[in-house]
Amino acid sequence: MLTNGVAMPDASTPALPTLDQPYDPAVVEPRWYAHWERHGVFATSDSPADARPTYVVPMPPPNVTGSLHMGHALMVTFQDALIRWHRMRGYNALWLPGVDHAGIATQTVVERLIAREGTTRQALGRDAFVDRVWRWRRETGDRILVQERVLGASPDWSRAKFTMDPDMTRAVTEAFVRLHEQGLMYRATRLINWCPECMTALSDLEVENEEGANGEIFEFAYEVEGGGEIVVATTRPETMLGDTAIAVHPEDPRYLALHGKRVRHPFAYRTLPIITDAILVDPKFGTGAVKVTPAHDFNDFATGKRHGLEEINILNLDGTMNASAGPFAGLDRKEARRAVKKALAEKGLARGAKPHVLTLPRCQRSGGVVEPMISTQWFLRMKEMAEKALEAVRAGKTVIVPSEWEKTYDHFLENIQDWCVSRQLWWGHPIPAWHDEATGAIKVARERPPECGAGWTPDPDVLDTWFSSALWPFSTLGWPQASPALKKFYPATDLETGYDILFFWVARMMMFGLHFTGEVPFRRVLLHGMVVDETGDKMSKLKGNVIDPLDLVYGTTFEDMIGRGATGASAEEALAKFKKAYPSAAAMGNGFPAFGADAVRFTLATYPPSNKRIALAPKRIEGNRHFCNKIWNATRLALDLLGDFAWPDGLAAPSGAPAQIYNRWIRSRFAAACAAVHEGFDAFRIDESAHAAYRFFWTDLCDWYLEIVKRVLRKQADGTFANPAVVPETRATLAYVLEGSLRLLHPLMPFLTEELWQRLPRPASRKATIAFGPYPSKDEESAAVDADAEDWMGLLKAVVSAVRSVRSEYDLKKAEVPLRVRSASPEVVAFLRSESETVRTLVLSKGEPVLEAPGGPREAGTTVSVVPSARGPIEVLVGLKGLVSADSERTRIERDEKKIKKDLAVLDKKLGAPGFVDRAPKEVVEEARAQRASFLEALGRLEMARKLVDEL
RNA sequence: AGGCGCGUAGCUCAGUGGUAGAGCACUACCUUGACACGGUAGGGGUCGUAGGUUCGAAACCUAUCGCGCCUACCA
Repeated sequence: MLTNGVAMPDASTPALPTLDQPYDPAVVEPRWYAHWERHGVFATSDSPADARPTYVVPMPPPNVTGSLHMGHALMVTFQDALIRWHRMRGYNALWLPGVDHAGIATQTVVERLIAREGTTRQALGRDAFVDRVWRWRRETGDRILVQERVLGASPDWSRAKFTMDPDMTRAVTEAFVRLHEQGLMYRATRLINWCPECMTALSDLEVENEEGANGEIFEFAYEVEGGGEIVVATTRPETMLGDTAIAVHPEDPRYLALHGKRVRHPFAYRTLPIITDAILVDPKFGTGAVKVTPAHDFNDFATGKRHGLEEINILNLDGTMNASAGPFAGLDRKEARRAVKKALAEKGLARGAKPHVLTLPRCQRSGGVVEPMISTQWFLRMKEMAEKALEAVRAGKTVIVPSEWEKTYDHFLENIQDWCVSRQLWWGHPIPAWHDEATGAIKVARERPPECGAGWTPDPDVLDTWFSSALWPFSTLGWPQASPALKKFYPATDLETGYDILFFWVARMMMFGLHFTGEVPFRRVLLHGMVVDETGDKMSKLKGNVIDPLDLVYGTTFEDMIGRGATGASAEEALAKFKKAYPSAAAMGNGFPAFGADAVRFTLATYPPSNKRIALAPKRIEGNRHFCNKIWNATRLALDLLGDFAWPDGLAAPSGAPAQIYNRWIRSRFAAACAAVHEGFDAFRIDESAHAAYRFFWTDLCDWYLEIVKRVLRKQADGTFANPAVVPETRATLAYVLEGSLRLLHPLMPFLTEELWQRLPRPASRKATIAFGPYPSKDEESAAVDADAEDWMGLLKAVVSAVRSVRSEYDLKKAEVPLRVRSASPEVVAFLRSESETVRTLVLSKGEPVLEAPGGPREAGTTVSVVPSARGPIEVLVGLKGLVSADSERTRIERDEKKIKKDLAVLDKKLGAPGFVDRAPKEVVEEARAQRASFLEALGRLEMARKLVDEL
């Protein structure tokens, strides 16, 4: 059934479902991606002749080693929504995808791989190893891009880049050389962060501080030459092997006598000066005496520079002690610590230890403890670039959303240190420098300079991965060439990403963009939060609370899910951990059903993007899966009701405004929903868009409108319409609003909306896919805003609800009841009379409701409810002969009275409050008075009704 | 130590000056020809605490408690 006009995806996709079957994302979702690609949905044009406005979002390139996680799903949800929204509105919308080469991570992965093959990076040699990495990348490296398609991501794949592509490398080389020519890139020997496990330097940002680590503070004594001792404290006793001074505060009276003296190093044949330094030493802390290790501590390094101290490096690059450690050489850091403490104790110099909570610097990648180490590296001077990046945001050239992040951005850039950009890795962009082995001379150039002969060797290091990422918004478009794409798509419009890489990526793109192109790289920065588990904890393998988005899309049993990640820990324990992290999932049974990408996306879209923590609640996905089902079924119903409706040629909307109140009303509601959805997208409040669309579809369209038009559009037993005159406008309205709703929802749930849209009657001007839009226009729809219709429908709904309350109260099940509605307003009477069929259907009344003025006699066995309204109270009388007792009716009326009295009390308090009438705005006072009058009137009616109860 | 954020219904979260909202969960009734992945009607909150501003505060200000993240420091 109903397959006419449905575009057929290619033969490899599952068979066309009929709408007779229940909604099943597993059938619907695989059908449309190829269709979109075939119709060039994702394609963008950089032709100067293309007059469309551009909208550009550079996609944060996921790590080549990664696989899809919830963060990616979130990113895809937001960015795809923005891209599709713009595309449907006629923008030349470029979402530029790519993959990052992830230096350390990738090198580690491939090293582990070849370790299983029985070899090592060193055994293979550099060229062979790099070849091996490329091979690995070809085999597995684009996995994540394939997974993004499952979510319906619609980037322009034809422009996809890998950060190690030759053109990316050219851009990196060009950038490096220019920075060097400008004197910003320099080589220096200083204290840097070194990861002994990765065997490379790190930038400050790549060091994560683990707070609250339990350590101890160990005190020991240095013997002072000429007698006495000075006690120092340390959390790292082994570094004493590199001590080259003891510092005290110049004004500390305890140590005045020691100024200028020297102490003996217990293990090395050297003596250390006692120096005075007011910067390093806080006399109130500890013993007031500080050991100084310039080669292994940032503060001590600075102190060493101030006092011209010797810098003794005691560590090898792999973290073991070197020859300077004397008897401790060869031990690793932990062993050395134990050995030094023991040796100090043996010499009688240990002075005790106490527990101490400290912050441990750890390598972001390996988790190993980072060592400050003196090393020669390439550095990039940041100060000037940072100032420009700060200025650009201050001047509003780039807007950060949400704006709270501006302070963080400012603070980072105001305190920025020079960037150590070289890494001692093999996988990455080579540093374009050559060294003369003989003289130590260095040349930086785009290509190996011809004058660099046999004695010159290329720089062995590669660049920090983030260096190439910082060029991303323009290197991907052809920079340094002035390519058409660069002209067309730079600067980008929105850069959307997680706040966690504001420093790593966003700030650096700002700096490089401004530096190399003279323009900001993007107009807005949209920052979203982190997906965490339902209890608010970060997702991590350790905690066992990681959810793979594909498990949500395809469904899985908990056993399968945990089995895959199990690393020896008992599966039972892992399951318990998981259920603790997701209480709502624990209640769902044995696993996740296949929610489908649409439901997962829609759910992620309902969280405010700017929430720092986005607590994933599987139950919410289930709820949105139900929403998908609702859309499916509503469309089925609508297709049935629309019959053979077709849009006349050239017509894309109903001609003329509808006359029926419900048609006017739903058009008005749709216009309001459109406005809200647009506003949400505009302000990066995608959650507001999603909620507005949800509420409109479910509440307005399904609960009220469809229930109303069922009666209008369904033929009676005799095969005719009850009121043929209203059928054409009602069908046109239904067709228009439903088709529009699907377009409205498409950026949030692309698959389902496409599947259903393909089956709906639609104007001839629509193209082969919903993805081409057009998107419902806020401005055009605004013509349908109809306060009058909303007002009257509000009244009708209130009357209906009142009757339904009575029905429910008296447990009427499906019995039809006589209905009488009384209002002193002839308008109200006339309106409800004209809609009496609608009311009858919605409340299941027996025969037509009787509409009349108040004051008439009451039949015995009738309940009375009073609906307060701006047009005076409306009495709703429901005939319940035999079912209603005086007591129950009295209780019911008294409860209604109580409710109104409560509201009245609030109003009275407000109106009686000193100053309210004088100082509050006139409208507010008027409204309160009108409401009060209406409540009083309603109360009067209820009181009369109560008095009549005994006549029942 | 500083910065930022959060604390609203059992749960996950909206709401930024005019009588507290949604989804899920809960209660009752309904298998009615779109949907029980549904419908209808309900119950449930002194909006962390204490002050203040205001005619009026969940919202603005101050303080305070709890939680989280980030930056810096930690001999």
